[in-house]
Amino acid sequence: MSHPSSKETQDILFSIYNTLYNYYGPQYWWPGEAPFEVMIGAILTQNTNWRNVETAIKNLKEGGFLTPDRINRISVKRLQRLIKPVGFFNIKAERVKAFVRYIMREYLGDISKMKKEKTSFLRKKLLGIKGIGPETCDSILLYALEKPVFVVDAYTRRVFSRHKIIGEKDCYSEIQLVFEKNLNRDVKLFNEFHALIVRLAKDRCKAKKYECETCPLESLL
DNA sequence: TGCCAGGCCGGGT
DNA sequence: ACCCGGCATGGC
Repeated sequence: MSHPSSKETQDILFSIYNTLYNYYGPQYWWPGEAPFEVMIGAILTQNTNWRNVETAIKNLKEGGFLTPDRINRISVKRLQRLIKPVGFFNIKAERVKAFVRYIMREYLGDISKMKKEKTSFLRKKLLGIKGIGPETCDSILLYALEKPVFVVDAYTRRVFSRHKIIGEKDCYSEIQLVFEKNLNRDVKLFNEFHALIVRLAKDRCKAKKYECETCPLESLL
């Protein structure tokens, strides 16, 4: 996208959002209850089916491990066993540990303290943690800390490049800007929009492509 | 059976 | 600056 902000882009994004919302209804994301649970889920779901993440979250919750302090204290080996169902459990255990160390060091495990920080500051800090990339970072900011940042994922690329709103090779920040410059910076809107994109893609994508002719957005093209 | 899932890192060009 | 292999389990 050469011009990040334009009336046409605003109109099409808004009508896509409305079409999806009217078709699928509200998605009630994130499915986690507490912000800390959402954060851990964001790391665990990297390139992983959400179903597997639910199992791992359940393991953690049943063991009473779903607090910054408890995760900080258990051994990496133990953490690996608990999150085993998500796959990549060796690296993910390290990523969760690194993230929780940050929460403990900077906020003594108090998420409400973390929430008071400026978004741009948090974003930089989170991206500096090994294992937290742009999508995980922004998912944490939006779905756990309720900051108005737009989450871009593989589905967003697939759907919106198919509909010619972004280029196939556009980078993360480029895509993110298209949404953030053409929509109201509204947490509820960003929350629902990303969730609806995921819903649409799960519904209509086959084999990493997005080619369904009967998708609810087709009438907008 | 093989392919895919709500990425990210590190090493090689 | 891109490109790619590795990471690993569970479901269809």
